[in-house]
Amino acid sequence: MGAKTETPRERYRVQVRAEIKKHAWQQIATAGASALSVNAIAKRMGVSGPALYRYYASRDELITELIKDAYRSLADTLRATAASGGDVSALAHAIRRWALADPHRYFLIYGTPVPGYEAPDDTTVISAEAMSVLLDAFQKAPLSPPSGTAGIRFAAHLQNHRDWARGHPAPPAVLHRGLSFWTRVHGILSLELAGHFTGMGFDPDQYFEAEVAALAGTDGTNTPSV
Amino acid sequence: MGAKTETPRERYRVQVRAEIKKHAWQQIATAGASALSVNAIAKRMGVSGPALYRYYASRDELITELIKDAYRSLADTLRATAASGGDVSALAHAIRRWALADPHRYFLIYGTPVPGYEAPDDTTVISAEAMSVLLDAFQKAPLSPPSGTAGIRFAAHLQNHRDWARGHPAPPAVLHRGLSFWTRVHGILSLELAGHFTGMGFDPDQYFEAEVAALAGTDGTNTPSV
DNA sequence: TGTACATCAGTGAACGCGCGTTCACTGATGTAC
DNA sequence: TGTACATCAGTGAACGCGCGTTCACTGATGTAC
Repeated sequence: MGAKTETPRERYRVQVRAEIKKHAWQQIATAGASALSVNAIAKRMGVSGPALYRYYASRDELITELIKDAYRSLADTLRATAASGGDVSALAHAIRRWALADPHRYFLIYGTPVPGYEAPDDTTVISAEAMSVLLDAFQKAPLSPPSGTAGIRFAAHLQNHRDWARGHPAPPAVLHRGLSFWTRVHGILSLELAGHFTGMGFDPDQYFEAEVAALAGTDGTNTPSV
Repeated sequence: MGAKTETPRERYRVQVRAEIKKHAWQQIATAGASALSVNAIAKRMGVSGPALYRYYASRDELITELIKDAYRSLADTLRATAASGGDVSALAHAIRRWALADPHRYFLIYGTPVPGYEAPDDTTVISAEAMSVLLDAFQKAPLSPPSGTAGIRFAAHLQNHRDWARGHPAPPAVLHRGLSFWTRVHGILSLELAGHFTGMGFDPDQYFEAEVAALAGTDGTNTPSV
């Protein structure tokens, strides 16, 4: 599918849309998503404000496109890491590197919801791609089954509530691990990127390392807690 | 300290400042902190916009006050829970209840930083109060020492980098547990409150329960991972 | 190859809105004698 | 208790700003014969 023969005008449109996004990202990286302004982007491009409405119907449509790109970028990063033999621990560090490279991009998708903006359904599909890579990695890792009544109960629950895995064949224990990995990594990153670690005194790198070792089962114990 | 004899005017000022904050919270609960508007608050109070400048020098000063209140509210909640015999697990649930009660209040302090706003130093002092309650609780809980090279290394690191504990006498293993508890709980809450669990299919309550059991060491294993 | 027409990118003016904040002023409240 | 004065809460107008978005229009680019 897609355009068979691209006309010059079509090519130009694609190009300008990309340039708009480029400036949008620069703006987001500077002041965050809430500061994203159509007029400001136009000014930076040396063009009048209304001109951009030829390329994006509204500010919301532009934001939606940026959100999708962010999800895709993260999924691509994880896929590349996995493709080159990276294990769960490597994926964790890939996520962190991706987040630190552009904190506002991270916040755009995992931070406080942008007020008044409602994400369309297909963004959740894209966001699930990253999870899929993660589940693959956990399926390869040697893991002990969940222990404790709450852990066993939740694993049973996951058996029948695995919509988010989108058909991934992983057993409940792996789903649980993947989910836990996800929330734990986000816990660290959301606090770190929001600046809550500055002034606390410890080294975020070392803390992340220790947490990842524990949740990836690479800390020598071989019995990571789920 | 404080006013020895409060004049009627002083009492009135205190009262109006409180009313302003009340309306500010209502506004935040509705549309988030970035939508907080001095003029909108004034309108709701049936008063002109500039009138509020008698009570708060600027919008930023008002936000600062709200942030401090939020930190204090959370610390109070935790203190109350601990005072009535609540263990680590109870504290986790208390935090979650506090967060769910007003998600935007949670995001105000733990979400994406408000662009252009710089928190004054004393907010970090207040934010450390909650951590202190947590460390107390962990010190009472039976816990295995950290395992794995990364865990041991980080524990050693904490020995010399414990500014954030503000003089709390807890040993490094407890500090590590407290920090880990903190980031893990925030990982779940930040994703849950931002709506990333909706549509995933599983029950957030059960997941939280399972995670807390694992990190509190109440899942029967008695060897929670650090 | 040249002309007539359709397409469409970009412009400038405008709409209506809300924001934080300042300023000179009015009028009510409290204070001092 | 009554009067003169100081304090200060609140007003309305104004400043300067930026926002998303619409609209009628110009002028360049591409298309069809």
